[in-house]
Formats: sequence, structure tokens, C-alpha cells
Amino acid sequence: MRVELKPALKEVTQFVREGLNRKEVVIIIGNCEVRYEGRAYSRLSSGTRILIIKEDRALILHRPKGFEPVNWQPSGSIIVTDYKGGKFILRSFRRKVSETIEVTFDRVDLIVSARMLDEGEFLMYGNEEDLKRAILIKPDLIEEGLRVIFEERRSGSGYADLCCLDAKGRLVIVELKKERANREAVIQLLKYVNYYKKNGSKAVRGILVSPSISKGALKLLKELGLEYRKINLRKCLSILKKFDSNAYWSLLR
Amino acid sequence: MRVELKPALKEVTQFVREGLNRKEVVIIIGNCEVRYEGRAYSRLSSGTRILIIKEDRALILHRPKGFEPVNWQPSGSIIVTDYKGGKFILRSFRRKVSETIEVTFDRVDLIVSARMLDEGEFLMYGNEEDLKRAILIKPDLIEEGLRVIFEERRSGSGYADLCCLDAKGRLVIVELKKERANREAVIQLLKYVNYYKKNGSKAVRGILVSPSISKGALKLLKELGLEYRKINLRKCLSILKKFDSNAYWSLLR
DNA sequence: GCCTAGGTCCCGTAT
DNA sequence: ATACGGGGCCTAGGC
Repeated sequence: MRVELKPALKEVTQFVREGLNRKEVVIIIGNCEVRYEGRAYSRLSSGTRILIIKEDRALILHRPKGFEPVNWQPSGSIIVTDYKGGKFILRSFRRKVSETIEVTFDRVDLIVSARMLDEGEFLMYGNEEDLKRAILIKPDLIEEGLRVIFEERRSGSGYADLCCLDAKGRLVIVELKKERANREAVIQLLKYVNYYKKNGSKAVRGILVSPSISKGALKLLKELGLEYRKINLRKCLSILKKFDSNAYWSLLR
Repeated sequence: MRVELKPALKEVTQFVREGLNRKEVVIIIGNCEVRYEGRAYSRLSSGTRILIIKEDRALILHRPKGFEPVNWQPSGSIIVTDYKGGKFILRSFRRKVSETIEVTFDRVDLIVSARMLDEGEFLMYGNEEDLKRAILIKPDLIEEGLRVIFEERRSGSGYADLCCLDAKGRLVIVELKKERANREAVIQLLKYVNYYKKNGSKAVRGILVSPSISKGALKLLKELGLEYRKINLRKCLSILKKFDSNAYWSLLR
């Protein structure tokens, strides 16, 4: 790891170039102005920020407040550095979309270049995918006698989360939401149900499955003759835990 | 600014506490494990990462690759630090939503605490809002003789971008998209048009306005008897430039 | 390449 | 608090 406090701007160019060539992550804290041009246009006038350039050339510029970066460039962009007019300039060009960022520093307080070893495994659970997996294991969570026949099935323009048959053999389209469902979710479900009705299936039911639903969405749902089933995310996870030997489930408190 | 290379983990607690109390931004580079529990659950096993905690307690944890943070907490959360079992532990609790992050460091390579002055102005143009402003100035961009009567008008469940009258006095609902429009946009427009049809207006037209439109969306649009108008974002911006004395427009190349 | 849908999306805004 | 829609959204998965 290389660290320099208050480096001369002239040296920063070399420092950054070397860091990136060595596949290190570079962090710059300093006073800068920013210009962005691409899908939209932005200007950020002078102030102190944190600039991060990762191994893969992802660029992230943070102000001292707020969760979101003020300017950025996703990974894979091209970084060019320059020293001109007494200032350090860093430009980033995105390959596919025509997008450019130009960060001009008139003062650098700190510069860091670090090779970071990170082979850690990232595991996420409790997303919509998990909800679906739990239902595939135990379709009774939605309704007695339900059988899943397709998942993520193309249904017109989009994809139905689950296509099922109920105890009476009727087609049932299921739309899953892991959080409170809104009107948007109802419209999504309607779209798929209508697709199957249009394409020959007579008795098609549509069920929206989520832990909760907004008042307006529930009203709309009923008006459209669709159904709602409440589901508990924790319950789904505990079902998965039983059927999945993966050790990480044991971490669930 | 305070910087320490390879600080003893025991000292880090004090360092972070002091930094945050002084409204400084704290950056830690080191080896850590992460546990997140809230709307979903995640585990990140050991590796070297960058942790940023901002003045407003926004927490952002970055791996050495990729644009997006692997774990985070938006501003306003509560930060608690601890030294236990030879490790430095930082926990963040979100107030409203029940969400927790726990970052456990077994090695810290660098720690920085910096008061960052940033009063810079951030200006963004070329978003949907600007498209709308340009059309308000010059409705002819869409159609000769068009007059805008409402903007962001509640129309049933959502908000119609623009409500207008055409040369023949018919109601025209306009849906704006600053980028390629998809089926979603068409459905949105349809929803608003149907709302006004249902509520008494007889001849209601719907126009989708965007720089381009997906093939499927255009087909759907026509099937539904809706209309499409291409618009050029740069042209809209140059119109705004004329009518808006704000100096930043001059920065547009 | 286009298109669709999810995300711990975040965020602003209006009700 | 809830709900709705934008975002330079990003990212993954299909086709």
C-alpha cells in the first residue's frame, strides 16, 4: 500500500497510473470540480470529495454526505490522467454508452493506492428468488393441492413468476413480491393472466403472493377478479433451511 | 485530517468515534467480515474492503471490484463501535426500517478521518424534467397548436406528465420518456388515457414522447390507438438555453 | 445488441 | 406513514 499526504499535483498522475497498472485500488481525497456528459449532463463546482477508482476501473465520486455517489462510471471504462495548468485531471470514458466524466483537482489532500485481496464469498438470502424456491418445495404455502408447472415462463411480453395448476386443474398464474405489493405488481399479474386467457386457456386464476399489499393495490386486484395470498418471508426461509444443506443457513438467527 | 497506517485494532474504536463526533468522514481499509440483516439477509466472508462512513452516518462498503457497494446503510443510521475479542466491530442501525449491519475487522491497513468542506453546487440537466420544461416553452415540439393545461396531474392511480388540448380542442395526454421508451411507458400512458375516457372525456388522445421507442412498444402503442412523437433531447436543451439565463447552460458544449 | 425484471434499490414528492 | 415514479439508476438473464 502506498499513501501520500498532500502530494504535489504533478506527482499524482504518475501515482495513479502506476496504481491502476498494478491492479490496485486508488483513492483520492481532494478539492475538485466535475463535469459529466452522456445520457444527461452535470456540473459539480469546487469542493472536497472522495474519488475511488477500482481495479476494474469502476469510478465512484462521493461528497461528504449522502449515500449515493454524486458522479460515477461503472466498471470497464477507460481512465486517462493528465497534469495541465497546474491541475490534476482524471477522465473516464465508458465504452458502450457514450459517457464521459472529467474530474479536475486543484488540491489533493491524500492519495492511496492499495492492492486489495478479496476472495470472500457473498451470500444473500431473503430475495424473491428464495421466496420462489420455498414455494417450489412447498406449494401448499399458497394453496392446498397447487402444483407448479413452470417458473419464469415467458407470457407475452414478460415473464410469469410461476405457472401452476390448482386442485381442479385450472391454470393459476402467480406473481411474487418479497415486500409490500403495489398497483404495479397487480398490473404485472393482470398482464400475464390476460395473456393466457387470450391464448385459449379458459379458467385462468391469478394470485398475487406477498407479505403485504397496499390498500389501493388490493382494491384494484379484487376489481380485476384476481386473488391475494399473504406469505411470510421468515417462514419461507425456514423451509429452505430444512431442504438446503448449505451451511450458511445456520447463520440465520 | 488524521491518517494512520496499520493502527492497532484497539485504537481504531477511539479514532472512529472521535472522527464521527467531529463531523468528519471516516475511511477504513482493512480485512473484514460483514453480516447484514433487514429486508433481506447477507453474509460476506473475510476479505479486504473499503469502508466509508460519512458525516451523516451513511455507510458504504466497497469490494475492490464493481461499481456497487456490497453492503451499505443510507444516511441517518446510528453507528456503534466496539473492540472485542481482539477485533474491531462497527455496527450500523437504521432508524425507520429495522436493518442492521455488522462489520468485523481483524486487520486494519489504513484509517483516515477528514473534515471535508463541500459547498459545491450540483447541476444536472437532460433529465425528464428538462424535457418537460422545453415542451412547456414550445409545445409545438410535439404538435402544432398544442396547448398544455396541466402538468403532473393526478389521473387515477398515478400522474400524467402533461395534459393538453390539441388544435381541435381534444384532450391530449402526454407521457414523456427521456430515453428509449418501452412497453412499460405505453401501459402507463394507456392507464391515464383510460382514466379520462372513463371520467367523461370523449375524444382523448394519448401521445408518447421520447427520443426512441422499442419495436414491441411501438406495436402495442398502435394496437391501442395511441400515438408516438420522436423528440430530440439536445434540441430541448438548446431551447431551454435560450429561455433560461442560468449561466450553467453556457457550459454545454 | 435489445428487452424484461429485480434491487437491502435510493430518493423526492404529494397525499 | 404510504404510495407512486424517476434515476446517468445498475445488474443479471433471455433471446
